Amino acid sequence: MTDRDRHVRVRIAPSPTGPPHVGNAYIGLFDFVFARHAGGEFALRIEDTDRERSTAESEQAIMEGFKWLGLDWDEGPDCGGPHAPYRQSERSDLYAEHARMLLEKGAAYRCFCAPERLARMRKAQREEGESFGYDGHCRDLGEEEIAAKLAEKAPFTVRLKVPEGGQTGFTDLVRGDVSVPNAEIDDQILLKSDGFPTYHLANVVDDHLMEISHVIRAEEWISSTPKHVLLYGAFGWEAPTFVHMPLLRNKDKTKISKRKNPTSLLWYREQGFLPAALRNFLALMGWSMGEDREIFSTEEMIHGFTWDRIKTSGPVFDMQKLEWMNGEYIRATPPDELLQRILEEPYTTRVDEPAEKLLEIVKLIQERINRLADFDEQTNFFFEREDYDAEELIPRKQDAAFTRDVLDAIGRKLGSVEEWATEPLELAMRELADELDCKRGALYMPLRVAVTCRRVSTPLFETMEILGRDECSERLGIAARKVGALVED
RNA sequence: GGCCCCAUCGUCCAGUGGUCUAGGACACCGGACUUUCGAUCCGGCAACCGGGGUUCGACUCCCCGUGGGGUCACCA
Repeated sequence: MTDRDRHVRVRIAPSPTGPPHVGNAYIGLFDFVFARHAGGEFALRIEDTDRERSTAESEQAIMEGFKWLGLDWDEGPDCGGPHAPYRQSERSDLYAEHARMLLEKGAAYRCFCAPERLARMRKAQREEGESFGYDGHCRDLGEEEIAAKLAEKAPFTVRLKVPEGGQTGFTDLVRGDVSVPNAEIDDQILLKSDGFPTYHLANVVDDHLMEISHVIRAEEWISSTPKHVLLYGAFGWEAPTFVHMPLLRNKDKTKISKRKNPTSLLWYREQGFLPAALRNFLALMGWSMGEDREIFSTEEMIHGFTWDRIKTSGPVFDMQKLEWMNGEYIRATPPDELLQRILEEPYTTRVDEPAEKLLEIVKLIQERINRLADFDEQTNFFFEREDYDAEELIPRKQDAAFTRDVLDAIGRKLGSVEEWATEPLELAMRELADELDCKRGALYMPLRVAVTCRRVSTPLFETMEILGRDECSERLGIAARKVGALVED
């Protein structure tokens, strides 16, 4: 590459028109990793040139989302930097000035066409089956004509004057040479009639002024890159290196969308995906370590990062695999740290419970949840008695009378347990099974349901220890009455 | 439709001309362990889009087709 020695500076440039998008985070991860790998800088630039749709809340959410994911930027609207401001709405003069430069050089021209005319033009093109694009109506207006329009304060846009013939191309770092006939490139609007720039102008101007060395962005931008190349050329600037990452896909292979997939970073946080797990998963969607390793830290990725391990085909975002991976991370987290995370967000409503009790519960639940948000649902019975059907108490191939007797026997046996702890409890129940000459399962199921109110729960005796003697015997009493009522019938 | 990008198991990721009867993971299906679920361990299922080249030899290189995707806004 010609820029081998160039100091690495990358940027993520989200548009604050909605919640932070997972696709943005995906690109941001690669920006972050590459910058760290190369000892360069990573900037966050807010592209709020769409005045209709940009909101301050969205900008805030984007920063929160990125921060949560752990993608720390070195320069941005919140922390400033050598090329501030990092919000495009605050750089309007710059763009207008540069548009003027282009006008003077003859690389751009004023277009006075009204939106209605453009709409009509497009409609006609569609009907004729012609190729689309601006028809060049204002491309060669005379000096006087322009002066007259300007005098009457007619609104206008500034368009890029794309050369008639030839080709425009660039070398994508991971895809190689890409080039397009200039005839295919539209005379793109650079400056809107409201005086704000379009993405194309603002992007090129800022990337140059901010000394961005590598433009890492999604594949959907490939088709407009030639326009950008033309712009760099018109300004007499050296273009940055382009890298187009594959697009994240829905199950049907179309580009990921919120209709078919959760795309908000905030959602992933709410669900309790661990940032490290999500980063690992996202990394795997475009990059691999080799050696068939799928679980790796961002730190490891930074160390081993190379562009030639980037994939160019679009990966389907597989939520099941993400869940599995998140589960792996959850299981690998020390229980006290896990509890900390659960309490921080918080993913539980049980924030006022004693920490020691919560920690014991976390140990039991850790290997059976894949999202932190699953915590409450799976541990509810530790905190409140849940209602359940008396039938649930009855083990397979047994009846209510048997169950009532077993429950009574359990109650009595438990009364003789001196130390209310996992080991002694299990020992006692084993003894009881022998005494009653029944299978352990037939004993444990009624006990489990009586104590946890569920057929599926955390390990029985550990759970009983946490619940405590009093609560257990109360619940046993309730269960006995429930099943007793069945016997009466 | 024009242009552009892409093409290995259902999905994710390896494979960079011979070591491929193609490897790992998720999911799925069995089995083991087990007080339920889960976790864990073991095993199974399952792919090089098609056709031409190049070559002693192609999953790997080239071309064409096919398929999928993106893009054609005063949105990014």
